Amino acid sequence: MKRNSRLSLALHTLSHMAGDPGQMRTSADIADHAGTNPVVVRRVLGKLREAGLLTSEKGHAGGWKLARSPEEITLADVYLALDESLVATESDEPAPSCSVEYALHKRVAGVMRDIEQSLIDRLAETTISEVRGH
Amino acid sequence: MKRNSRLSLALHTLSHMAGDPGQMRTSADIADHAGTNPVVVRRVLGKLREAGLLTSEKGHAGGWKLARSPEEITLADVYLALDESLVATESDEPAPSCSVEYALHKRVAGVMRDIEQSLIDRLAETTISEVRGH
DNA sequence: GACGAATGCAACCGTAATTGTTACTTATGC
DNA sequence: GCATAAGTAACAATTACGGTTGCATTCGTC
Repeated sequence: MKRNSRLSLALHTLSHMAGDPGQMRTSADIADHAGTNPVVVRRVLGKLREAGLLTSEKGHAGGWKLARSPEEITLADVYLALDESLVATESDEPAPSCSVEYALHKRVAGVMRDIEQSLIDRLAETTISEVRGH
Repeated sequence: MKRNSRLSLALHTLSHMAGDPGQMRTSADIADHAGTNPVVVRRVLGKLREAGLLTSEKGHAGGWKLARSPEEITLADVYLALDESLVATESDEPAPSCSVEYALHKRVAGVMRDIEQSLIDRLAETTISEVRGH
């Protein structure tokens, strides 16, 4: 896998789970299907569990499954659960001493905030169960 | 400087130039003001020159200045000139063999395309001369 | 024409971020 | 008890990016 793959992995996995909720899947199976590593899978899915989208169980018959109905999980839920932003915020410059730079940063940061919110709104329009059916 | 600083550097420089168009500035002066390196400045401003926003001259009295009136240069022009996207596109996976993954990628990519266009539209609302006067 | 000052450009280094990997611990069901 | 799974920490490999150096080229001035 390359960069920015966490969201891809998360969405891919949840979408598959939406096809058969209740089925328990191991991180090894998921990693195999996604072409990555079980530890990476657990890292990413761990975030989704923290956000209440998944549950996991240890031990013999353990694994991962959806914590809610797939109709109640939107792409935005997944995006927010990972709290990585696909909309790059301006680099966190500590002291914009230059007034021109300050005005610029303020303007651009405002636009980026709006755009990020638009993205979330758009992602919230689709659930992981809707994705499967074309 | 940290990450994603090319756009910051470009906008900062152009905004300053908008305050006194026609003045020739060297990459060394610009780098000094921006707290970076002359070579980095030339790298970034070179892109803006390719896009027709700046002109540069070699030699003794050389340097950089605006190629057009600052009222005719929008933040979107600068953003597009650098052709770096602040909206992360999904990782360019070559073969989405899995049908679920294919549907997902298509859906998310469509949203990202729209968001990117929204960003450009928003940035096009502001010129580099408007930024200065808050 | 020689010299200094500027861009243009290529190559490389250092650092930060991310993914991949290994190893080990913990928990669970058989 | 033992196999199997997640949980986690630590480390390696890769990538991206800014920064740096060096040198060629161009232009004005003496």
